[in-house]
Amino acid sequence: MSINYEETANKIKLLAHPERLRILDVVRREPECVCHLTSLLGKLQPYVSQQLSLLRKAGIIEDEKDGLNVYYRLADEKIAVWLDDILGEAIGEHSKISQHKKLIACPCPKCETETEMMTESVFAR
Amino acid sequence: MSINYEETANKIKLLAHPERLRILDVVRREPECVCHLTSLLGKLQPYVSQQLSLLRKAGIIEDEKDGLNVYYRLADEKIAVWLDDILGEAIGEHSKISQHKKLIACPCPKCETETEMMTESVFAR
DNA sequence: TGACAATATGAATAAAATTGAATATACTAA
DNA sequence: TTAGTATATTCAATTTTATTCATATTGTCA
Repeated sequence: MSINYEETANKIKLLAHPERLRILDVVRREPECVCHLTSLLGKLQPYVSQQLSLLRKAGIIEDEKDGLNVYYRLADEKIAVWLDDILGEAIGEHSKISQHKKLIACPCPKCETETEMMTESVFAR
Repeated sequence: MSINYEETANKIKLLAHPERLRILDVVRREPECVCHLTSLLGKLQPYVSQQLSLLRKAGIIEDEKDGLNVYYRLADEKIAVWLDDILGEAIGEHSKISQHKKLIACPCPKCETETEMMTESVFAR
């Protein structure tokens, strides 16, 4: 039962990146599509897809296709606990996320639905 | 209370390294001197000092000088918890450590003393 | 089918981390 | 003081990682 430091370090390495951390901080709350994450991060779409690809290949996140959109979520509960340790508990911050959803310009169906439900006055489209 | 992803990533980055992880896995159990860590890692002393320097400057470990020797330990309990999450609990593996101590060729006073009798740590107060 | 929209991949370059080697510093003892 | 031992620092070469951009793929709908 000895520790493989090499392997452990490689796993952590993927989390040691600001944009990837931010992606994980979002998708640990609920699955989000690429266009949504792109808007949130303020980066170009290919860049975001690359980070997602790294996380996906490492088994940290999973993707689920829905038509044109691809939604990403955490691959398992162990990673959620990991993120809780690193970023703090994710519970109780959903309102903050919802606010984000209103602010960003994301054309995905999920966002449109949520925007209709939650925002009436401030941001008309 | 929003998260600084940049800062968080930089902290994690230091842990995402096999030799540094190994150093931390040793010193989280009890303080060890540089010559001891050098023997354990099987690397050159300047290399080990470099890694220690990085960890020290980031506030992850602390040093305490005792004559010629410099002993390193974790800087605070929060980091110990962090390492427990990453490497597993450190409890109950002291015998393994002691064994290591006999096997490696470390000339520091602490090692010499410990092979004779299990004495208290340098940091004991 | 063709056009379009969302996402993915690959290649080139820029930036940063890793490492080894030479050398410097600090402490002790004679 | 000088010699010897433990540790630290600096620098340059190499390797790895980050980032951008152009382009490819995939799914939808008229």
